[in-house]
Amino acid sequence: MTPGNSPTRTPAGSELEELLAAPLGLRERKKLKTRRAIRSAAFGLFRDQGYEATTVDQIAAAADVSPSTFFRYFPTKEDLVISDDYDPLMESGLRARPAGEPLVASVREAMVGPLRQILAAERDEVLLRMQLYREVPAIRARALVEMQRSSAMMCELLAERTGLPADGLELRALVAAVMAVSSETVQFWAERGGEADLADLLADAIGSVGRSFAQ
Amino acid sequence: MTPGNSPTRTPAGSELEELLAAPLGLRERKKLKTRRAIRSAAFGLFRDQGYEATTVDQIAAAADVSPSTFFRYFPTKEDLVISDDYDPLMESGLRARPAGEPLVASVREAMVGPLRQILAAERDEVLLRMQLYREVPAIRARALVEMQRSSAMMCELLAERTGLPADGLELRALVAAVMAVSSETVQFWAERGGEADLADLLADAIGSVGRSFAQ
DNA sequence: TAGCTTTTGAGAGTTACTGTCAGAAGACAG
DNA sequence: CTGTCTTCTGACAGTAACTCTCAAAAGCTA
Repeated sequence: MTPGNSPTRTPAGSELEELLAAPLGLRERKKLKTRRAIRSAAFGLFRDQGYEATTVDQIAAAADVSPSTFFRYFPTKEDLVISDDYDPLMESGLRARPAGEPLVASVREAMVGPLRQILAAERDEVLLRMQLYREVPAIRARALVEMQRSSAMMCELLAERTGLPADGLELRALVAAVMAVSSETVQFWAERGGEADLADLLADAIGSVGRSFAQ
Repeated sequence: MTPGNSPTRTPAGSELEELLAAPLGLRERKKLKTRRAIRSAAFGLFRDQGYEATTVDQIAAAADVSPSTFFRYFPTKEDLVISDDYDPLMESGLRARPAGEPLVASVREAMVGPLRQILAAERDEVLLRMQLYREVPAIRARALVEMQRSSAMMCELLAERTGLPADGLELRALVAAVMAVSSETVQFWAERGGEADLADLLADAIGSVGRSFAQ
């Protein structure tokens, strides 16, 4: 899911929310429209020519904005694909877990909840992103770095909850492992066209890794 | 350790080996010398000015070669930092493990062995690399991608050994988890100046993750 | 020494990105 | 609805990492 940072968040929150969030000024509405125009022009071109063969100038032209404007909306070409609002969802999901619950279960559930939500709303887009993730090294690289960011955030949260040090090896290793397994699971799921139930898959994967580690 | 691919391997094998491998022609010796000159010029500049503030032109000038030549030796600036010969070592290490051994133990030992070797020979360089890994996003991104390559290789090996499918979720999740924990451990170790015993640290981390997953 | 192959440097071109600036276009007060 | 104030936009110039091509230089081989 390329757990990642949020976009150049204009006021705050996800595009979806903002669209539904009623009466924005004309300026804000235009910005949102431009953002969507750029992104959809880009994805169209990516589909037709591939990611790397598509230049920012082409995207800008297709979206009817200047290249400067492109970079005002997306700091890098990668951000077109990367930016999502997964992190804050995961954070609140994790905060909502009951206190006594085993760590791995908390993390797993905190990830599955938002994942379901996003999949319900934008399944096809997620699949497309995962395809780009698979095929474009630059995207993969960027997504992995963003995943590390998410991991650090999660360590902080779990540190609060458990009293363990956020930069200690124990938490860091745990979070890194869960994130790695999750990311691999989502990738696996996407490779198979997104047919299976992601939550089940993740539970299986974590269970199986647990058994191997315990040996 | 940025488990990664090998450099633009001139004939074959590591720089170290090649240096000791006796009577190369003048051409080969010069190439090796150039390669080392470029890398050491680069690391000098990185130390003084930082990675991103150092341009390829500067490196080329400092190493007394043309920019074109730089790119002949290192396809990207990142490759200066990334390329090592860890993968083949790990591969043969893994092949050498006894048949009945639990998977995680095999993988752990296969990683620790070469790690020790490399640390004994180039501890300072490893620490410097890890510092760049921490501080430079481009390096981190690249190293993470290379780690995925190593993971895929490892899946293949373990598939041979176990009969499980190399692209199945079970193996992939397991390998991803072990790699993530290992990478986090090496990072942790490097952050603390490389004082602790890496093998112990790794065993602890894997043990602790195993306990959390088992709950 | 002569001829073949590899390596090198020069130079021109592409692309992602950065920074600056003037003008256009919403927002807002009176 | 007019003038002012703020924000958004496009044009332009610049940088740095690559890529490609080609001719000269240097090592190799007979």
